[in-house]
Amino acid sequence: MTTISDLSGHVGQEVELHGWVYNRRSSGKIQFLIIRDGTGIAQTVVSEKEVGPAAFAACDELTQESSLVIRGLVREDKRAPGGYELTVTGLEVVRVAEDYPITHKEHGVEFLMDKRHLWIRTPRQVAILRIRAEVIRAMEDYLHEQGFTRVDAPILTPSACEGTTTLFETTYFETKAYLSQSGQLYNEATAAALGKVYCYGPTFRAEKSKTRRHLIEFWMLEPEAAFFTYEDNIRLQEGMVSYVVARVLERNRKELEVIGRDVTPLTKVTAPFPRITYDEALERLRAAGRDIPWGEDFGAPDETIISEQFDRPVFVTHFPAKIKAFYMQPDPARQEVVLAADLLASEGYGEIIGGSQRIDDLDLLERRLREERLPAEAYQWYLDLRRYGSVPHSGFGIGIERTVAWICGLEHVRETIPFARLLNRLTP
RNA sequence: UCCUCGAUAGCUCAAUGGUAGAGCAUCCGGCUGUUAACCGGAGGGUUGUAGGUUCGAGUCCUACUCGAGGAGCCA
Repeated sequence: MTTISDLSGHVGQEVELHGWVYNRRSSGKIQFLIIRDGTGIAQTVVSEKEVGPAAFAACDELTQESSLVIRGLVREDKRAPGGYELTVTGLEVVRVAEDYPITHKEHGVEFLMDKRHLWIRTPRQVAILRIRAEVIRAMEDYLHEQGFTRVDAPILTPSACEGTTTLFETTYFETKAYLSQSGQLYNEATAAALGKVYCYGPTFRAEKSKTRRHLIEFWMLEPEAAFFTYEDNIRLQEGMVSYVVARVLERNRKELEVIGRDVTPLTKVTAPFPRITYDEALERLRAAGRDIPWGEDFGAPDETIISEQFDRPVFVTHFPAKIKAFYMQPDPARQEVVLAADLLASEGYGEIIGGSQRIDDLDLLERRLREERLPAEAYQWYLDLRRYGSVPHSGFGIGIERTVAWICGLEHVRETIPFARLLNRLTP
């Protein structure tokens, strides 16, 4: 069995493809079956004198998405989409498909999302999911090269990690449990055990967010390293993001082309990335006509304004402590801001990374917990990490779907995950 | 939760308050190089739901349901 992606290496040879009918064009005594097999799309040419009347008639019954095994001679032909085609010598129909709902015309988003289990068969969706897979692999490869070990965090947790966002509640025998919204606190424990770690898994936020950047269930990769400073952390982030973009440019040219992504902005994504402080960001926003008082977080439109001023991702650093998580380390030179940085993707895509150095002092951490009115009992194990050999450490979380949407140049994150969980959408 | 927009054939969309239609898909027929093939024909509708205005409502009004985009929150 040969794959369509390998056809160019089999010119002049007889091959067998296993796949589905993507489209069929008939001209009476000659038929063009467009086959897809997950690796690509190829045109095949069926003529009655070549395959015999029975097979030719069977071909006539083929509907869109019917499955089949097809054999033929590979030829180079510029009339064929893709440049190669198959002169069919024989075929076996596996199953004739029922009337397929997704045609080769336009469809609305609601309909396509209802048929997501079928929509993912289309070349564009296949390309996006392949890039998603490469993005994840590239991230892991980069981290392994840097000496990181994957140590996953639990999904079922006894309480909130940060106490802010809404959690999904579930039952855990006689008690309650919550779906994880971040593996970070656990990462801090495993970083103290293994040094450099990261976790990768799904994250759940029960928020009524309804924008192109939000999913209820999304995937996040979270590195954390002991003896890692704020500066080390930023270096790791820009190193990883630029590596990932380079890998996709290197290995997924075909997919980027299918999506219709203009790759020139991506070629500019090289480290180091520019950095601006929160204060500088406010100045830039003021110049753009948005007056935000110091101490207030900026919103999505503000992120867009800032990221559009740079040709590569930009770090916004030194946020006011009160708008950030309790565990973030205050800047020794300026206690009211924290050693944290958000990475805003270019082309107006907004935040893809949030990271910081973590508080390593027990007293300070306890005070911050009280200030945020978080239940101390739930954090005793976390405080232990400061009792037993506490060290400076840092980490960050990168949202996979937002990163993929940015790299692919997509309007909405719902296309970057096989089955999106959105507000009002749990199926398919 | 709030703001804006929308819902008509399986799908994408038309239809001045006056007979609900087209393209695609499906079915039937034609065509030996098609490129979202093309040509001819056929079937396909409780116009999201419930009220109201009117001689008459897909169209106007009210409520609700569902969806899309955005805000807040965040990755």
